[in-house]
Amino acid sequence: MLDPQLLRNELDSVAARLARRGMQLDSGRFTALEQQRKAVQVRVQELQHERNARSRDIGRAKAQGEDVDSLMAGIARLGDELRAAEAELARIQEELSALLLGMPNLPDDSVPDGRDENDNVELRRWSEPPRFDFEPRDHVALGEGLGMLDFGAAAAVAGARFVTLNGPLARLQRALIQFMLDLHTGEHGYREVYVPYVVNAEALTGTGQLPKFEEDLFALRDTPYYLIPTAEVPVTNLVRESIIEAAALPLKFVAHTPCFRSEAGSYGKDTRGMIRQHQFEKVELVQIVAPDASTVAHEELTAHAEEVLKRLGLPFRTMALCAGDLGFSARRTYDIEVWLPAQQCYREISSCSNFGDFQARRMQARWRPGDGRKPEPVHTLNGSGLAVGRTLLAIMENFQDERGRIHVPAALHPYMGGIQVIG
RNA sequence: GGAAGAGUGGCCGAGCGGUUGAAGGCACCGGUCUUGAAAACCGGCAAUGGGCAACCAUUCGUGGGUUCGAAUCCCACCUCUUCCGCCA
Repeated sequence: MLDPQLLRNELDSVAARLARRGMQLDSGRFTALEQQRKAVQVRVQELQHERNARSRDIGRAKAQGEDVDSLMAGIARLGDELRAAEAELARIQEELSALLLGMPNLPDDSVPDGRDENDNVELRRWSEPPRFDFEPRDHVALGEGLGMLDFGAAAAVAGARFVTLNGPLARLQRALIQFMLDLHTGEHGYREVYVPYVVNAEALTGTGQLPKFEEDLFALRDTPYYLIPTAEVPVTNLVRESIIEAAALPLKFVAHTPCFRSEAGSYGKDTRGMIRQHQFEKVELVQIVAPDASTVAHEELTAHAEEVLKRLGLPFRTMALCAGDLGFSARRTYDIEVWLPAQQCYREISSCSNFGDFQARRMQARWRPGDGRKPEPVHTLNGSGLAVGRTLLAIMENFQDERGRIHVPAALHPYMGGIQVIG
């Protein structure tokens, strides 16, 4: 959520910054609502003040044993008036809140201009795409050839966009999860957390998935619950409605969870293979930091995600998203894209974002800056470290041989029980 | 699922329906004293919203209700504790 004060005081500048991401701010509606809110709120508070004062007088008079009939006169009308004004205020605030919750974050000044993914800016590349002296197969052909990847079986128990893995390929996915968690906890200073895979609407509102993107989620029928689309939701919300002492920051969390996405609106996109699934595994990095530390933390977190690819030996490039391609809650985002030989292109495998105080404001997550200052919103960041399913298929495609076998990267050997080649 | 009890400020813990945003203690911050520290004493110490400010309003698990007035009474829900049942 944007700072309401900023919206009141610098509406034009906010509108200009939102325009960079292609969002048209309805300034007139906001200003009108704000004016109403102010007038009605002042009225409510005046009425409350009068009621409180009169009630106190009655109490005092009663304590003295005086007659209170004259004091009681006229107070009933005050009550009616107050009730009406309060209802009006609640209505306005609800509308204002809906408007505010529907507004995306402001892009950071450093974010490049642009409309969509074609305007993203490449920051760096690591390693070279592998050369094959045969036609590389895609992960579907490889996995099915090995008899370890089965979309048909998944379709039978669930439907489209699900997969089953078995044998060494299933183990390879587990090895990846273990490897990533060990790297981030052991060398990057993250604390491993285990969290619910089912969350309520408040948590989803906190991180920005609700109220705008409900159709992207799986809701559990007849309950107030949703399946998590990313560990970002339960992990970031760990600090909701709390005030963190300065000495406790930064908080760095890593979690492995499955993720569930309805993928509404992506019909016909990435229909083959494991690129886009309703259910996939992800290791997520989350940081809660003091505001002046978030820019540096964003670079660090991105480097932590890149390190996974380096250790695995997978070629990648890192992109700075342009203003028009930024997600709803992000102030600034880097996408890490891994090379996929079968598609002959780089595909997103991690998205690392600085949310500034946007999520913190929605979650009421604050810190105490010290020296007598009031609590302020923290800054939150997260990034995939990495998307496990996509990492798995990148390994399959990049480390295949002409016989359709998969060579396990050395970094994963400790987790594979002696298996170095699958197939 | 059944029964009983409990939810008050960073923590502990008072609180007959009427100047209670809330006693007292701990913790913390400032000061006095001290060579220094401790102790003692004095003072300060919640959040949110509105306002330039004085100040005002809201908040005692959450949401309703009763009342001129609710932390205090009523209802529902949530969470925790203990016991019983059931299940992993």
